[in-house]
Amino acid sequence: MIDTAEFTTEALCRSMLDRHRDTIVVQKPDFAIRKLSVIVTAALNLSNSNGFQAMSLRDLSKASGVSMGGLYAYFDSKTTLLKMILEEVTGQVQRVLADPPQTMTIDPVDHLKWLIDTHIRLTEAMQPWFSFAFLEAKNFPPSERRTAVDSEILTESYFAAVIDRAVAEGRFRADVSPLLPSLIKPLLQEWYVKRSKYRRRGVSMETYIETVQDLVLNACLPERRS
Amino acid sequence: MIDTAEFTTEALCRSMLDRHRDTIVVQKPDFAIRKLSVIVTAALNLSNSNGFQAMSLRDLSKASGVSMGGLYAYFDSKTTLLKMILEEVTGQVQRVLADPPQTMTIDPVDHLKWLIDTHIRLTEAMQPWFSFAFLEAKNFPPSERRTAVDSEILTESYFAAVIDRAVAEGRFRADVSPLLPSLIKPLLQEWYVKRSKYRRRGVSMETYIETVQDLVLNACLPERRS
DNA sequence: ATCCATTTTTCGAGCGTTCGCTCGAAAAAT
DNA sequence: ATTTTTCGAGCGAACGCTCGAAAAATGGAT
Repeated sequence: MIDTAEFTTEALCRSMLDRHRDTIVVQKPDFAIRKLSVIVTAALNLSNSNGFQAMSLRDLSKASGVSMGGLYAYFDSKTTLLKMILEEVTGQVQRVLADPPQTMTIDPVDHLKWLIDTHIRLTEAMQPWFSFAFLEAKNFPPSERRTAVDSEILTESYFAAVIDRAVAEGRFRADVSPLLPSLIKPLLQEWYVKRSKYRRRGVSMETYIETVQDLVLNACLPERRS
Repeated sequence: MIDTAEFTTEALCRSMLDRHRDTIVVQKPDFAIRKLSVIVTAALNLSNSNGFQAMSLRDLSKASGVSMGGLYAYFDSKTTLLKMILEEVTGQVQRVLADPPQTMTIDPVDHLKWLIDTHIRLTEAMQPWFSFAFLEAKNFPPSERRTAVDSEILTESYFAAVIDRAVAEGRFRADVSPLLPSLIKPLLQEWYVKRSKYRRRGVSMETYIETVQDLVLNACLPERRS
């Protein structure tokens, strides 16, 4: 299970700062991280409310309490701010999904369940980040849009690989639809896209995870799951 | 099966014109429909490329060949244009899904399969419209956002009702997840959201429909489908 | 058919506003 | 005294939208 302490705003902003130490003007890391956290938090709030395009830097300045000029100590253009957040999300996805615990990789069925569980828990821990990265993506500039699409393709490939392996090992039916990996992804996105709806209806993350796992495994396993 | 002739751009624009005859300045219906088609087609193209907010009316003017002033003969604000398109989509969804052929309502399983089939075929026939209405929705003004959300809730309720009926009649397992109707919706949206991806991979609409139907029914039926 | 008077439709420069972004100076830290 | 950080008024560009005039279409009267 993922460690939520790795995904606090401050921890993520520390990672962002490391990756952009050359373009960020502010020298003292402690100051920089604290201020970057305030800026990013405000940026995610505003973007997820009305869209990234609709968020003006004056809005961001007012909401974060950092002056116009002050913002430009942390990024050299609005698109760079977008890129910084987006790359942080895609980087975490790759980092987390790429190395499952060894105990989970013995059985491909366990591995598949782990992928579903971990992906949903990751998006839960970084919900505003994921909403920003993948709901806004279609309005991003071409280069950044590509980054978001590539990340989705990579995620899908993890599911495709483990399902292929389960079929090859005879754990799954041979006629599992080749579309299945593509269909799993929107089920995972549904959780963070409609997060507030499920909160309102009292659906816990654990229940959601189990439901998706059951739905997927019912389509794969030779016999019905108990 | 739905009749694609009902969903040509011209037919849809005729419906839009009827609904806004009072605010549209142009008198002759033939002129109006032809020009409205050009405007709406360009608006959907531009919006679906870069987002509705990013589409300036100067862009729309250039792409449609209608002058700035000419555009305002068909709507009195950019938001009104948004509202006109959005209401056309939600109106068609309601009109089509609300009255299934009588032969399909006898058996709730047939009805469920019909809902999946028809919804996907409808979104295929009106793909740019659906992308506009539901992918851009989160950046709409509050009132229009509500219209889009209500339409999604209505769609979901159709699925919930027929599944409940199938459970009540003993056609479905009693322990079908109450989350299922919510999970069907993203599977249907996936088709028009990632339309180009499936075209590239050579996945036909019929294959996609069957795959979703199988996935859903496998989660519902007491025994595995053949 | 041809004309003119009237209506209908089309046009695009211009209005006020807001945008992303800059930069020289003030403030704070060292 | 020197460096580091913060500030916000101001720049040119682009935005949604308006409006008076040009162009096109219309409908008798000759």
